[in-house]
Amino acid sequence: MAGSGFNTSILFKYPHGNHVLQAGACICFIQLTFVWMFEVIFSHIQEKVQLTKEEQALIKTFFTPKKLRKKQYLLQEGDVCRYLVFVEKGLLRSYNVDEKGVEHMIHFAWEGWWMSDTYSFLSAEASAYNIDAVEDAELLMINLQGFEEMLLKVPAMERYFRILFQNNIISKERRLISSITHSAEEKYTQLAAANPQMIQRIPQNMIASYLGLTPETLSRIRKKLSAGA
Amino acid sequence: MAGSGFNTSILFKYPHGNHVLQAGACICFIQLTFVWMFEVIFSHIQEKVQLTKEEQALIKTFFTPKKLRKKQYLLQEGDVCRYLVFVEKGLLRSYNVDEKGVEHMIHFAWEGWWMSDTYSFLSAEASAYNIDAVEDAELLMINLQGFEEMLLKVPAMERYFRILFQNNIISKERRLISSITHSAEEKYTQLAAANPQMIQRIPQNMIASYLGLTPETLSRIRKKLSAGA
DNA sequence: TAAAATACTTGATACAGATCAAGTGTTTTT
DNA sequence: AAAAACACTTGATCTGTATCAAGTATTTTA
Repeated sequence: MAGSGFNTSILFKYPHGNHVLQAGACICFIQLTFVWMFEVIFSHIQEKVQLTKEEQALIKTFFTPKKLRKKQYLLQEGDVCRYLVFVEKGLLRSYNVDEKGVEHMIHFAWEGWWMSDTYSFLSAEASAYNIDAVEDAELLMINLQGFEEMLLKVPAMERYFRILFQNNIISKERRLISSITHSAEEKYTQLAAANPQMIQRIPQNMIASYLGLTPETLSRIRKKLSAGA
Repeated sequence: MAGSGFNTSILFKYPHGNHVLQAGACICFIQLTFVWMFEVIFSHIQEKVQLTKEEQALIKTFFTPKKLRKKQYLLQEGDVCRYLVFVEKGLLRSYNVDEKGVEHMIHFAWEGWWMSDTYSFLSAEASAYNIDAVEDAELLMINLQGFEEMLLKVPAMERYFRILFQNNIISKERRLISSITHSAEEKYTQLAAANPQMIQRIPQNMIASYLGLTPETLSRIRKKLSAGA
């Protein structure tokens, strides 16, 4: 393929994607790239709501693509979280850092997941969190103004986010109850059972932090479990 | 007043409120009671979205009023949570019970708050939670079919619940981080600072459970804090 | 208003998981 | 390819919170 080895990062520097759509019949490499990108997000959205071609075209105009290299920040503590992002590829994490400098993982997001500091994004207040890339990532970003406009102009997206947030509440509640009621070992085995890909993909020290454990404790738990098996 | 001392509980036994509205110009005691009930819920909804008179009238038809005496169950573990409820008056709690018989508080809801097992309500699967009244309560209940129909017929309510769920995510995330990153004492002082009414209104053993502590530990923390002050 | 049940307190002890420390193994950087 | 940085493991010890136990205070029930 002619494009192989080509550094595509320049393709993601446009502030908006809409001009690409205006290219109309011109099926060039740039457009193909963009079409491919939105296929992931639309397939996820359309698991929950129906979208017309017109709505899809409109939705695209609100998003900006962005690439993030491993360890690169999307958001740093003290800044306002200006974007809600959809992960097309790669892996992001959000975390906060306590007075002792210890990181506490809040979330992970890979292909098909959204990432943001919901509070900072919606309130435009400074964030207490950091977001960065655990693996090189390709993102679709929407700002608050775009988000609000999109929800008003496309009622199906209002519905989509209501459903998305509903599911988020359910999973957060489970994590919270697990964190309050279970032992370290139970928390780990439950996470491993419910979300095996997370264990495979995310470094162990981050899993430990996500569960509210020290890396040493998780290491010992894993040793004990593998000995028992 | 002629009605004082009158047991009004019979007023709440109608399965739906709509026939009352159909009474039209007949301003009777029942209708006044119902109008009063919905004032609380509408004032809360209209803090977030605008509703026309017609929309309000339609919304009312989806809700059933219900009274609950202290200690009475709204939901028991193993049953499907058939209703999303709005608390007009009183105090509800949701909790689960572990293998050892220990209760773990998940939520509290008083005037102006919603209560449900979101997962069970939406999926119609058996609930792992219990919901009961900590104080005598007056509720407005909506079932899943009504909820879905209401959101489709009144887009403002779709929007309202998206915003409600958004805020819920933010507060759950905070509680989760607090539970993972802070000591017992920090958790308590933060809750007391953020939500003083909760400390005043809810029994101490339930607050302890809500924070993932034993009643003994919370008692000792409070003693220590009052000594320091 | 007495009795029973429940909520809260205080003390002694136990233990899960944290911390501190020092190692090995594995990436990343140069 | 060497060096540095980072991730993981293992051991020894410490500590915050749970547990067990027995009391007092308060609320509920009869």
